[in-house]
Amino acid sequence: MQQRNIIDQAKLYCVQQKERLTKPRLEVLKIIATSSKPMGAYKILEKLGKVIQSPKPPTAYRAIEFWQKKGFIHRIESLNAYVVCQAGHRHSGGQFLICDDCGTVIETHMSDLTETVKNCVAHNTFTPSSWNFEIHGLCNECQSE
Amino acid sequence: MQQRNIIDQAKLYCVQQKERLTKPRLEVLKIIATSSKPMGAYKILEKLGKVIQSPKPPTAYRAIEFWQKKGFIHRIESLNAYVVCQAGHRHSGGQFLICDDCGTVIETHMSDLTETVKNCVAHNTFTPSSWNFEIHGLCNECQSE
DNA sequence: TATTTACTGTTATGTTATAACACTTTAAAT
DNA sequence: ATTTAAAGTGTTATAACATAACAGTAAATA
Repeated sequence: MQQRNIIDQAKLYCVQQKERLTKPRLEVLKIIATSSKPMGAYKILEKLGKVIQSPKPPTAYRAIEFWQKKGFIHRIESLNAYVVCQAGHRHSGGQFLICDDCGTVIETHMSDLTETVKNCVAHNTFTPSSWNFEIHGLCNECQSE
Repeated sequence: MQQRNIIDQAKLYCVQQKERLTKPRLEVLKIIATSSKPMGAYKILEKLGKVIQSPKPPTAYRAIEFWQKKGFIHRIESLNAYVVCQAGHRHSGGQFLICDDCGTVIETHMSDLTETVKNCVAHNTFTPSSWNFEIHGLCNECQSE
């Protein structure tokens, strides 16, 4: 299972990097990893309330920030929501296909995108550190309905 | 002047498309067009207060939404802020270079990006309607400091 | 074991955005 | 020209998203 995998990866990562895998962190990652759709912070907080005694917003946000920095989850800016990384590796840029009908998010890999970015920033003399590419539209299933 | 231009363009557009160029709409566009940096909605609202009697959030948001839909301004998702369109034409996808130091936003044009998107969505069987590409980093000026 | 560092819990508040409804202006239909 | 419909505004209230600040706790380290 994919969800199981990411948790194991996270555990391994924390051991190796000597990061602390606290209860709020573990539970928040589980919650996000279990969802097939992007989840808002307050929805995460609500779910967190089932395993932790009346948690407050900072508890959720801190864990979210932690995993985001480590590359395990991504923030979908146009939805104010979070998804587990589907790429399975650390990366400085994310590309997402967001279905406006069913809400599913597919994390994609564009082989020539990095080159595209390089050309673009060279032309504009800009030094990129990270990027976020969100493509809205309809997924195959919703399109064919 | 660029700011002057966009206002004239907007006026022409409204006449041609039979859209109503009301005072909130005109003033909000002026405010955004005059700024060299992305501006948040409440900052826009504050500025709007200098030409309209104590405006409320919906007044600003409605005007912002109007111009955004028409392609005259863009929302920078990662900043919750708005910039005037620097492309001078209607387009379904935006690409932005965002300097994390000085805050300047450059709207770019990537000739091969559309092709990149096409390839990507073909592979994922996804039908795109719009996209937003935000690249964070350092602009030339801030880089060389 | 003492000290430092990182993390958590909690209170409070800041920031961004929208729902709902009464009223006004403009455009269109008669 | 007057009525009617549609689009826009003003206003109140509140929803939704996010963080500052500080006291207390757990873990790492010296």
